[in-house]
Amino acid sequence: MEYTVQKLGQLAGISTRTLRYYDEIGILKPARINSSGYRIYGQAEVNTLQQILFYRELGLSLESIREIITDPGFDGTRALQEHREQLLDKRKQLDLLIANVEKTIASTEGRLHMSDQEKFEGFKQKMIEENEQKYGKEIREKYGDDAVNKSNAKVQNMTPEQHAEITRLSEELADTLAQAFQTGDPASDLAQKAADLHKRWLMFYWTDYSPEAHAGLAQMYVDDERFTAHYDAKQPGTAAFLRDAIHIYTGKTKA
Amino acid sequence: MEYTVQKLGQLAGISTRTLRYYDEIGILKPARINSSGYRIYGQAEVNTLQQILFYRELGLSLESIREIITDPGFDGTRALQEHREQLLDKRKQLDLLIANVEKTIASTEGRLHMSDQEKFEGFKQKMIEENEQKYGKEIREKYGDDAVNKSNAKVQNMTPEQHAEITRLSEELADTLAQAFQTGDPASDLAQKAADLHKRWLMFYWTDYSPEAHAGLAQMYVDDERFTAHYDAKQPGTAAFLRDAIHIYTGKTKA
DNA sequence: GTTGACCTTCACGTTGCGTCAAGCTGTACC
DNA sequence: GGTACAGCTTGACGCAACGTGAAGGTCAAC
Repeated sequence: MEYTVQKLGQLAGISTRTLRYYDEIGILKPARINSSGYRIYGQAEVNTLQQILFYRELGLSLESIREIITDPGFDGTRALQEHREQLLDKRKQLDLLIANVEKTIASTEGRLHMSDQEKFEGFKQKMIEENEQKYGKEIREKYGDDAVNKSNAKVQNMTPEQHAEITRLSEELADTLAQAFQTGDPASDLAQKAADLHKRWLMFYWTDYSPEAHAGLAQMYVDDERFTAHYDAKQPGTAAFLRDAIHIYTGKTKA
Repeated sequence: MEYTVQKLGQLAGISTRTLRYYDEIGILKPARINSSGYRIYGQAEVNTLQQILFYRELGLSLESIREIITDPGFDGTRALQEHREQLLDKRKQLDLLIANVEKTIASTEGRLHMSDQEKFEGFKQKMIEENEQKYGKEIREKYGDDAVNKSNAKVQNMTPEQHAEITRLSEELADTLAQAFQTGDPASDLAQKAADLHKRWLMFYWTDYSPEAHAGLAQMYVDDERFTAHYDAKQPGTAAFLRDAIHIYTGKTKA
């Protein structure tokens, strides 16, 4: 497949000016120039552009990007692996910021006090990470290990109290769900309470909760007989009922 | 607490030049100027700066930020709520990009074909979101519904082929896991293959995959008797074995 | 053959600062 | 009291990564 500037721009979601600029600074030259002087891009350029956008997303300057991708020792496959890791890092930074904004909300509600230092925690972390991308990986290895340790700590270092709480939640969910099922209405208060209990139960296991994943799991309960069997054990249809309740709860109702 | 330019800069992780520039364009004026002409910032300015950095993080221009925070109707508490939502949106975009890079890796390994369009999926989504932040919420409501539709479509609109694939994956997982269990080594190739099959199976249900959530789910299989029962049905200890394999697979090994 | 969407090359404008330069201020130590 | 030195001030120019015309050639369609 061959592309002109506009075609490629639309494909990648960038302007034609950007493509011309990338040609000008020698970061992405077209495969060839046709007889009327038009820039024509081919398959290789599509792939290079994708790489460029990955690097750009990570905040590198175009100058740095050019050095990297024009390096004869450049290994595209390894670069992709690194993109993946750095994007995951970026997500962790985002999580820090989200934690910050949530703490700030709590502090405006008077539920918590924040020091001036804490108010900028996610931002400073971000700058550290950006420096890191410029100056190497030594620090990352340190932070990477920490992240893993934290993730493990969540489940491995569960206190007996927490474990008791999980069991309690699990039992309360079963009771509530059975009662709600009698009403037949997945939007009812009882059913919504069941969905909420299910979420709270889940959050003991997941470090990253999202409504989508929650809704996905609920659907899984219905689609996979291994889980349907459990929920439907006492009352057939319970798995589907729970799914509907959760879909309403998470706002992912059917069209 | 009172701050000079450098003190505040260090606190927030920005340069003194930036603070002077923010004063110049009227986005963050110091609380007062002391007798020698020094800028002195107080508590209110610390909080405003935090807000500014949140907006900046979301990609708004300083001009837009000024309009927002100097608006007499500006509600700091509501702004925080919106920050939270938009940061969560941003995380979803990141997840798209991560999915993209993972797909790209798979395609270089020949495990998958990617259309040129797919190669830019996460990027384009990002541009849409950025436009949205500039031009208001009407579009969001449209796209928000789309996102929900997409999420639903993922499971609701599964083709028969996909459903067959799920069943196949599920069976292959059961077989592989049983074989791997014989080796006794969760790090073995077979066990790791089982973990990978499990991931692929999961990805049919989850719109947001993360190693953490995967590891969490694995732990859940062990901690919750409802799921342990299923996996241990043929061979007791299988659930724990699968958890260990997944923890190694996701890189969340024990300390 | 002419409309209209595409392409080209200048070339200047914009944002959000970085980076001197030249000079005043504040404290600390001799 | 002198002087060193870090920290503050106001210009003012520089820079990256494009946006935004202007002026003109190209191409498929009607």
